[in-house]
Amino acid sequence: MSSRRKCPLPKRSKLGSTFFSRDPVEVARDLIGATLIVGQAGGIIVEAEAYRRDDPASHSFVGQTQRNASMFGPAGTAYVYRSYGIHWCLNFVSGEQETGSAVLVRALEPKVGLNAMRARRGLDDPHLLCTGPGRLCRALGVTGEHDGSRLDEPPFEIYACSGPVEVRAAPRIGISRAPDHLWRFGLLGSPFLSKRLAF
DNA sequence: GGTATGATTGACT
DNA sequence: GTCAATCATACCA
Repeated sequence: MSSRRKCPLPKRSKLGSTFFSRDPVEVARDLIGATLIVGQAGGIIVEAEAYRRDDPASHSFVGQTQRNASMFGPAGTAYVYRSYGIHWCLNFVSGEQETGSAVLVRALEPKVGLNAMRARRGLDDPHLLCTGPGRLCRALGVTGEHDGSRLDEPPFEIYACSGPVEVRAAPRIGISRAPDHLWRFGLLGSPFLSKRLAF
């Protein structure tokens, strides 16, 4: 089940709060093919997952806490949390009106700053640099210090997809609650996905 | 207070 | 395939 999606925005259009002020499921889908830069490094988003405010799998499901506070900030905010006490994971706060929804960036095709990413990750293979939410944050230097930052201001730059892309929906990964929603989106056939897009 | 559980990764059998 | 790392949060007593 894949669908072709044309770029809805002008080439190299910078994405800000207007883009993120929509249903996180739509935002996640439309982020596939977009470019994410953090500082001097970045690439093309090839995998993302949506988490809604009232979604049992979402950190926001239990209401606002110290950890998830930035999820309840304005759309276009970064939500960075620690996963398994070890890794950082980067989310884009989204949602039309209600707060508490976000999109988890799961994988990138590295495009710029390859050497900086290699140095941070301690390996060479571009296929392993950013394929996974924890790896991606390590490669880009994203940490808890970025939690609550605006996504349309440095060090973040996010640009719209510059051409048509083939996007596939699949179940989310690594969750135990609400596992059936097809809220994981990936670039069909990309070798930079964290997991294959099978059902 | 204690204990179980992760939106993961890398090392190992 | 299995499993440990490592810690904030949730939940129970």
